[in-house]
Amino acid sequence: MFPGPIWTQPAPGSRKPRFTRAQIAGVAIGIADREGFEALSMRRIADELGAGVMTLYYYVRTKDDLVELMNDALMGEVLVRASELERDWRAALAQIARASFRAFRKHPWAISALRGARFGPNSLAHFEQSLGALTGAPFSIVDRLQVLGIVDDYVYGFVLRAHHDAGDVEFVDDKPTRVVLEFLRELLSSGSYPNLKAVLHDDESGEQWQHVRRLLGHDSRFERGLDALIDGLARSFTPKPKPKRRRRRG
Amino acid sequence: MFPGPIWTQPAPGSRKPRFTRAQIAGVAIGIADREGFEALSMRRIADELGAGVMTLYYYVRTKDDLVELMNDALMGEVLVRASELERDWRAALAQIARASFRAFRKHPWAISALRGARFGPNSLAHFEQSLGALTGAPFSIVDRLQVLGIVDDYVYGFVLRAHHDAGDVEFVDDKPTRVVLEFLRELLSSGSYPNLKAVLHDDESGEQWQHVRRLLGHDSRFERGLDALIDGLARSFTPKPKPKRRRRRG
DNA sequence: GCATTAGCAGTACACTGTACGAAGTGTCAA
DNA sequence: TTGACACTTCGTACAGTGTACTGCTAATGC
Repeated sequence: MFPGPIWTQPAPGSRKPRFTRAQIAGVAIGIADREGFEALSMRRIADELGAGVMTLYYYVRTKDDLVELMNDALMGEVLVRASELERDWRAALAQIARASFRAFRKHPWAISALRGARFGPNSLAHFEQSLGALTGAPFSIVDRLQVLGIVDDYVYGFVLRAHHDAGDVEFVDDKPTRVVLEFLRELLSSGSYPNLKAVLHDDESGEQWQHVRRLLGHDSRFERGLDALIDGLARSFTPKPKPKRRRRRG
Repeated sequence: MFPGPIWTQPAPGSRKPRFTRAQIAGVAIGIADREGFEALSMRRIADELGAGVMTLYYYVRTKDDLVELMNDALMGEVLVRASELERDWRAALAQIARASFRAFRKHPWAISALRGARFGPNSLAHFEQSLGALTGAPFSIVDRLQVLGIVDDYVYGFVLRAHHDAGDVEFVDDKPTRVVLEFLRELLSSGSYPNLKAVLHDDESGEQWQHVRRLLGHDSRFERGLDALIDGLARSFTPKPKPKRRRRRG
């Protein structure tokens, strides 16, 4: 039988345990931040806490549960303080998206660790806050949910790709390695990639690639995409007064 | 010294090797499709091939390299046949996005395995094709790259989240488990989640959650988001004839 | 026919998550 | 105060992982 997510499991504490779940998740996050998600092992965490490895399993059923804890802690960082939340729903939505963006950028491990939006109190709070941001938006409930999902999709996707690309070893300072550049040149000279070739023309030193990569990783892309997305959502989800554009339902 | 990506490393073949890289990647993909990415091990692959484990390392430097091969093979599925590619750039872009969507949906492991867009011939072909789709679009080169990146971000994000949510064990048939439902009810009754509560009102049986989850996972959301996104991109990236352009929001 | 070496694979090692069970210890009833 | 007992800690062990090292076999070029 499935025991349920960690949130349904009571944390120990009838006597005085040495640690708390939050504390353990905290050092785990620290390790992941500093050394990457793949460096995060139960032994490593236990060492840092000065505890035995199996001690962790008294606080947490599995490593996945611990990751869940980490994830929810991170979701706490994406929350915008209620007092600072913009009134206008578009502005508020963008604001929340930017907060997520920043949080994920700060903790890149979350991307590899992400198990999707879950039940953590903070995950729910994020959902709650997002719903609140749409107060005053002319959407049905179903539309609200879809809009929120779509914006989150975009944010996750951006961070996912920006992060992965950033870690590539084939580049130093966004410039392709010698071997890589050579390989690319050979491939392009096959004639199968005319458009690509036109963009890069003769990229002897890899500067064009460097340019492209900088472009892809840069925050300005995030902003422009977010702008366009919210704009498009506002337009296509708002019931039109005039039936100028064919769209089923409103 | 960094040896470079697998694409720069010549495949064996001066005598007659038993296998090819493509073949190995093929069975790896099969395993991942059937049993999930975490079931994919070098031993498992070797078994399926009827070979020794270390034999694989004659074809591939590391497991990561193998995953790279798998990824690029998948990118091959993303390609739209040139003859079928729409003329209108918006339609073509949507078409490519849908192709990616389908490919990823078919091979969910790719999401966990994704290392970002890389150098594989097929990845580059996807890039090439996307650039081609924008022929006739009124964008500068830089804008083209940004637009493509943004659309890919959205697609990746959607698939990422849709897949992860789909695998949740806390749900059967999209309905929350008994324990989960109880936990949610308790959390909502705390009063900290008014908007959420309004959406779910009194969800005794979990049917509201079921509804919400179906909504979030459903392809219609993908379509609507894609529509809105491309619409917004067309609008905000196209240079306006009149200088009436007061972006910077209101 | 012989030397070379491409290709295959067994063994071994360091590392992972975690099941099991044995210790130590705070808490409460007597 | 003493006992009992459950809470809390953690050492040992095991099955699994990726892969370095090394030796073997057999195809190839002379």
